[in-house]
Amino acid sequence: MPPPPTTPIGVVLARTAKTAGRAFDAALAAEGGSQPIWQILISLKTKPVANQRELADAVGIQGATLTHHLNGMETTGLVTRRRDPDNRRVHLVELTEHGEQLFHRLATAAIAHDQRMRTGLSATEVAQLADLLHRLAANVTDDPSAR
Amino acid sequence: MPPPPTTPIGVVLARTAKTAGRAFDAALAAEGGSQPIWQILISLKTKPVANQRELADAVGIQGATLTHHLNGMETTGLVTRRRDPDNRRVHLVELTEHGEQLFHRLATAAIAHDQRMRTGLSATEVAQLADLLHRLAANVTDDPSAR
DNA sequence: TATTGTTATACTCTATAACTATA
DNA sequence: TATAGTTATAGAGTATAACAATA
Repeated sequence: MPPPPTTPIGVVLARTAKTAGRAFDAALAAEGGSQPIWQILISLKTKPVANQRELADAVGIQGATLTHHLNGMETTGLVTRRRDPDNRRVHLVELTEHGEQLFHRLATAAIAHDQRMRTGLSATEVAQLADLLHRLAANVTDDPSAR
Repeated sequence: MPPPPTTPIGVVLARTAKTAGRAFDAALAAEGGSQPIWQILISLKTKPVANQRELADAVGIQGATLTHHLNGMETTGLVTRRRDPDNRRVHLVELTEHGEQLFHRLATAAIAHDQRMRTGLSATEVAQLADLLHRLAANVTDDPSAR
């Protein structure tokens, strides 16, 4: 069984994601954020979520994991949680002013990071890359909606 | 500041890597492995490393983190460590027969995972994807050799 | 003094299971 | 009973700082 002639695409993907992810971590940390916090903020800002379950799904983590992050975010004043009067089982999560500010700082950092990563790539190439990544993800996902 | 019209490539990359990484984790775990163990095994098999420092660099982790993994791998009989007689500061890491066997099982799983991910992609597209990912990584790396 | 590696400790992210509150 | 969320606990991976052994 000879080794494959080229590096497996999974290895290239994992390596790139590790490198890019660490650079992104550093950029977010410099603003006082992290990847899960960024994902939660962006979900709260861009998608209407009815409850924490939906928010957890949007971020791709378990409910208890989301609670863990929200606890920290509430402690640091990024979000508030209050009961939905219409269904007191539901906790409505809302961004505070501080949360809004962090969102904007992280968005700026994320845009800068993205531009840095795209350096030397044409718009066509970026679109190709996104398409290829989508198809890759689809191949390893059972649920076609989880993308 | 309007939101970007398309999903930032960093988000697509992170999402794909998370999805693909979890699927890969599951495939490796089914054989009794993990991503760091796989990276260490593949480094030991394919690259000559003079010492643990080089091995840690090849895997992309700190020396103490490598020690942590090697401790576990030695406990489970995957590797042995012995002093280099020529320089007794250096610990020579070697695969045991059990380590060799795990390497082959994980290699088989990794190849199957890669084929699954590549489903529907031509060889040309995979090569394009690898090239684009390389360029992306290069853009967020200070050290051009860290690729 | 410098290098190699280990130990001690701790942090982040994640998860499962058991629990509370509400419906 | 079912649903929404929390708490308790744990495990994996990673890191830094302090240390021991060797050169």
